Amino acid sequence: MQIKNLCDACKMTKKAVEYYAEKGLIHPRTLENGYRNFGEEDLESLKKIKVLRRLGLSVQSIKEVLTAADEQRALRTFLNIEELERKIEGEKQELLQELAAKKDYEAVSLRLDGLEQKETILRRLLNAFPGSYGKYLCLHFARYLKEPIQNREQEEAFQRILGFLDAVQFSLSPDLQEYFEMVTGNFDESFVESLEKNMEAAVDDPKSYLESNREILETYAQWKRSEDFQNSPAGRLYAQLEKLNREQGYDTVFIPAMKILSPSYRRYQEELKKADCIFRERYPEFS
Amino acid sequence: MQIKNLCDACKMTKKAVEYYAEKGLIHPRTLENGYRNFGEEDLESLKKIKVLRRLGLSVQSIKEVLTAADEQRALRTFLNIEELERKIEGEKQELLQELAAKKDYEAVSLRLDGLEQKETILRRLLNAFPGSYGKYLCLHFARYLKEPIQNREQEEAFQRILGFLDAVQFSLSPDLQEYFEMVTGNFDESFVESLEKNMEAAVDDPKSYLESNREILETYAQWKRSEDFQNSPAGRLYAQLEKLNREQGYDTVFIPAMKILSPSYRRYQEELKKADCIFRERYPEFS
DNA sequence: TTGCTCCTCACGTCACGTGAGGTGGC
DNA sequence: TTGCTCCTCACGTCACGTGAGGTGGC
Repeated sequence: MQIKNLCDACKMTKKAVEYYAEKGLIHPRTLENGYRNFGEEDLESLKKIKVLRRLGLSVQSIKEVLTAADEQRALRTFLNIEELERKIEGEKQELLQELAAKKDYEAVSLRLDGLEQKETILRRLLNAFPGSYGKYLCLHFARYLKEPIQNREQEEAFQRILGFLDAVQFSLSPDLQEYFEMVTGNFDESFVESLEKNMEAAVDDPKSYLESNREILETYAQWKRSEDFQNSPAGRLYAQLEKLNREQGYDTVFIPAMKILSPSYRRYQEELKKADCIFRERYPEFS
Repeated sequence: MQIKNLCDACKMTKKAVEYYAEKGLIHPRTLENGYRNFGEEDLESLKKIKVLRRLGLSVQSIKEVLTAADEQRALRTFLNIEELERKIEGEKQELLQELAAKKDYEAVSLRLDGLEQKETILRRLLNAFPGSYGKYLCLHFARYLKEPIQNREQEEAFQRILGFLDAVQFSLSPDLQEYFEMVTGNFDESFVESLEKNMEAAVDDPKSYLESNREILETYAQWKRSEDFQNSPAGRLYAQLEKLNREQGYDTVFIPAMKILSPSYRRYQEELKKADCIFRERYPEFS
């Protein structure tokens, strides 16, 4: 197929097609006379490219989607990034509204500092932990990232966080990766919200949480003790995640820096620790 | 003030400052040695520019805000545009979600057609009718702009709509303009929603609407008949808007084309007309 | 003279649009 | 030969970043 026919078929300009070819999204053969010859697979690619471009993905992102082993998963990864961007834009819009109402540029500027700091961290989180796990981490940490940096110590903690996130190599064995995606794949926002609420309740008042959820916790504890668990995908995933946390500095760099950067996160961690002690007293096998 | 001091004071790079000077957002004097001399007013401008850029406004938009007679109003205008963009992006994100779930590129492509058509019309609506009136019109018409174009007739109607919106000169006398902004300035989304709901109820079942709102309608009708109304800003505004509608083709071009483009809008207009007849029977002075 | 600041080009980015100038195919 | 299609530059967009190369001020 020559370029004109192709352009008619996918409703694109020659220049756009040439651009995608140059960037390696499609692969026409070149004939002896210099003419390009496009195949059916190029047409199919272009149809997808057009939809994805109209949905706002960059050409580079589209290339990654098209060449990904699992197209769906790649799409979800970019979906997560776009979702984050949209949320940030929503907050920016609120600030613009405030500005239009009160004209206080300085107050808005301070809030923008906090917002941009949050954005950089969450963006790198998504980058470091692609897929649904990153999304979960974003939703978890977002609430503790509203305060702008106030002093040098926080600034340094912020830099350590970025350094950590740029360096992490989050890799699971392929089978566990698939299992992990399956489990976290249907995490939507409201579900994570309810998880967090649940966790909050447990942390706030661990004793009564233990009481009211005794049965389910007993069952879970029993399962975790069992050999079945150790050999199950869940058990192996748990072990690998713990290992990653220890080896890559999640526990030794990221969390301590977060506690310095965000006072509210420090409070949360302290409560968590207290709750954890009470919890371990009852279920020592969780340690 | 020389450029280095200025950059330190507003935390920008030299290049950014030079760019804004080139685009005419700030106005340094040039000394004999070729050095630029910046004043306090340039610093103030740059602080605003920085906040507005971080909030996502283009340099051109910022220039318009800074040179506008009424800064707040200019800000609100751009706020409306950004709100529209965000809503569209939200819908695009839903489509991306659908794509990630079902991978049906063709279905998504069709829905994108409808979405993009809606976007072009609403964008030009905001352009043609800046400020809160445009926002109201957007919220009003958005619901009737979901269906993609199916035939040549609709395509032509679509083009007539764009032609109309690009050509309208929406101008009120300055005092009425101010009055209009005051009245519509606090139109937020939920308020317009309730207006639309109210209107829908009236159109759906005009008789019982007339019954249950008799008192308020009587008072309103009485006021509209009075000389007070003719001379009030409200009365003069009403007259000017009607004149604009007649003279600029709102009634003769835009509305008829909308009825062709959107079947749901045609149905709405038909219901409206029926309701209007019943209404006029009771209150002939409204004609 | 040295080190610092200032200036004006000029090129790169991203995803193409819009020609210009030249060639192949029928 | 004519009209159509194809090709490859090259420049423009937007909001700057990143030098390069040259000059002013102290």
